[in-house]
Amino acid sequence: GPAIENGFYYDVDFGDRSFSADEFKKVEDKMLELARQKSDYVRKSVSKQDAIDYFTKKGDEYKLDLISGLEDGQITFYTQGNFTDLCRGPHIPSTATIKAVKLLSVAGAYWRGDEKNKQLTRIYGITFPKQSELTEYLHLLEEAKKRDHRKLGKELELFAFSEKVGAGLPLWLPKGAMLRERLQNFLQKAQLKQGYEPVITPHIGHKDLYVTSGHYDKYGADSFQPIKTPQVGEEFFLKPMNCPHHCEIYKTKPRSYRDLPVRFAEFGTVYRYEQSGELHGLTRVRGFTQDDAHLFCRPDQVKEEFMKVIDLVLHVFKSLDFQNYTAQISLRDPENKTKYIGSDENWEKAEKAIVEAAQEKGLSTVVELGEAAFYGPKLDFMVKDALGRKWQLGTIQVDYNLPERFELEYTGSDNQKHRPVMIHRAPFGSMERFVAVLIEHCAGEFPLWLTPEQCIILPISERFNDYAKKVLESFNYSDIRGLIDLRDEKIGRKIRDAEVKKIPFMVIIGEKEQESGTLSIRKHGEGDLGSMTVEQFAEFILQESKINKEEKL
RNA sequence: GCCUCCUUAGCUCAGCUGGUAGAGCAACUGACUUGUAAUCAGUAGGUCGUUGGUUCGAUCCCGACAGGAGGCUCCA
Repeated sequence: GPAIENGFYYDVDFGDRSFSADEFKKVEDKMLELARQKSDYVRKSVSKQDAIDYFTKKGDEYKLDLISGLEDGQITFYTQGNFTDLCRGPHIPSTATIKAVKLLSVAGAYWRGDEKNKQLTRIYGITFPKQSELTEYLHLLEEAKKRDHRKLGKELELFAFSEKVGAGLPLWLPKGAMLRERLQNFLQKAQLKQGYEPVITPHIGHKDLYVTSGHYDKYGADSFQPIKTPQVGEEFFLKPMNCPHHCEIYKTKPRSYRDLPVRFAEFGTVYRYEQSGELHGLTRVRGFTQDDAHLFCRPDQVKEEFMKVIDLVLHVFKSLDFQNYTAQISLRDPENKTKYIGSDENWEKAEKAIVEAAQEKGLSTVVELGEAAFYGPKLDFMVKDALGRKWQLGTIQVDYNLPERFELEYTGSDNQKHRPVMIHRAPFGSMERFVAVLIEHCAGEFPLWLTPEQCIILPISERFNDYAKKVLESFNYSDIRGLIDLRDEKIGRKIRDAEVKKIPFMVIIGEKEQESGTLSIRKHGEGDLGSMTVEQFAEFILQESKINKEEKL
């Protein structure tokens, strides 16, 4: 099996049997034993016929399948000790460097990644040149799990799931809802500055809408099934995306070339019946809200509009301190064009627009074939979660196809009808996935402008509760989001609980503070900051709550 | 959807190869009136995910379903 980012995996056909957990140890020991033989690798070119003979004798149908797709003269065997295998290489020079082995998990994996093929048992593992490095790696893994948004989402009371409501249908709790609303306001504001116009569309749409868009053909059978009405034959679908609705908004009146581009924005909630095995916390759900917008523009405006959207996405990422993202140009699979709608000519135009816009913005990109949407290519912004899994957040898509299907038009300066180009875009991707990745990115310690509570007032004893309440009132007056802990507990206890809740500032109030009219401030994770007046603290929070110190968009 | 594993109190977890369950925290009550990461005591809380089966008897063994974890496939 190939080496992967953090180790290796091996696919095995166990037949009817499965790989039991207690076999882990045996295999680890066996691998260590082989490593101790300290064998160097031997690389050998083999003719196709010899390779076929070798694996026929061995009875290895899988290697034979691989060989059948290889050119004679390009086949190499690698031998290490008494283990020989088909491999394009490289191998580690010597097994002597392996001092620690651990198998991490078993999983099913389709042969050659094709669902139609047999599923093999994939065994994941990792090796290190030192036992201490393995221990350290396992420790890091434990630490990473502590930032898991599913764990923190529960602990910090941001969101929850209920079996009764249904799998993949998140419930946003008060604190999570507040956080999400702040994110929406932040983006809404930036979008208004860029000339977007808010629209609102219903959560369901007539079947014909999706037949026109092509989504019915593509996803109808695997979606939530239609909603029927008393009217015989009438069917509605839960909205799986907002584009068709926005196309109909575009069509509400004749458009002139002078009016373009028009930009319709909507925090639109959509429902998709994702495969049960794909559901994952908030990152992959069945009901979610896209920070969606559709820009309808003239062909000569595509590049400029596209670049402005790149600016917006980068603005969002910068404001939230996302630095480790990959910009990915997602193109059609050249081997399998039937998965996509539209003419080659339009696809080429759209791909060209994306590549050029990204280039002109100086964005370093990677190209992935087969990752395009079925109606057009995309520029996707990928970010990793705590455990290193990649998720698509921001996305920008150029689309020549839906305008054709919906017969969208504008009148040009030549008084002729022309077809606009559509740009789909979502800087967050979805509120759900973005919040999930944000939680893991900051380990639940949100920036002050976003966090549900900015501070908590901790009176030292009941005697100071009244003063504490007055301080809270003045906080409310200054738009500081504060809580108050009126329990009959020792101050050490109140501090501990506030620290665990990751509340950024603790405001401690006792005899001293009441006398002098000050506040004792403690920062989460750092400790005592000394005393301030209420006015000083309010000003301090106000300064610290600025989203971008040098914001310009 | 597929493979492997998991599901015990609000949360985190015990429960010795079958005899109907325990702890800590949280909650509630009371005492304490507290100075920078957990005060003490008491009370209450579970048809052991649901549902079939095996058994004299099932939290425990087998099956189905639901939910979850890690992958695979998929991702408008």
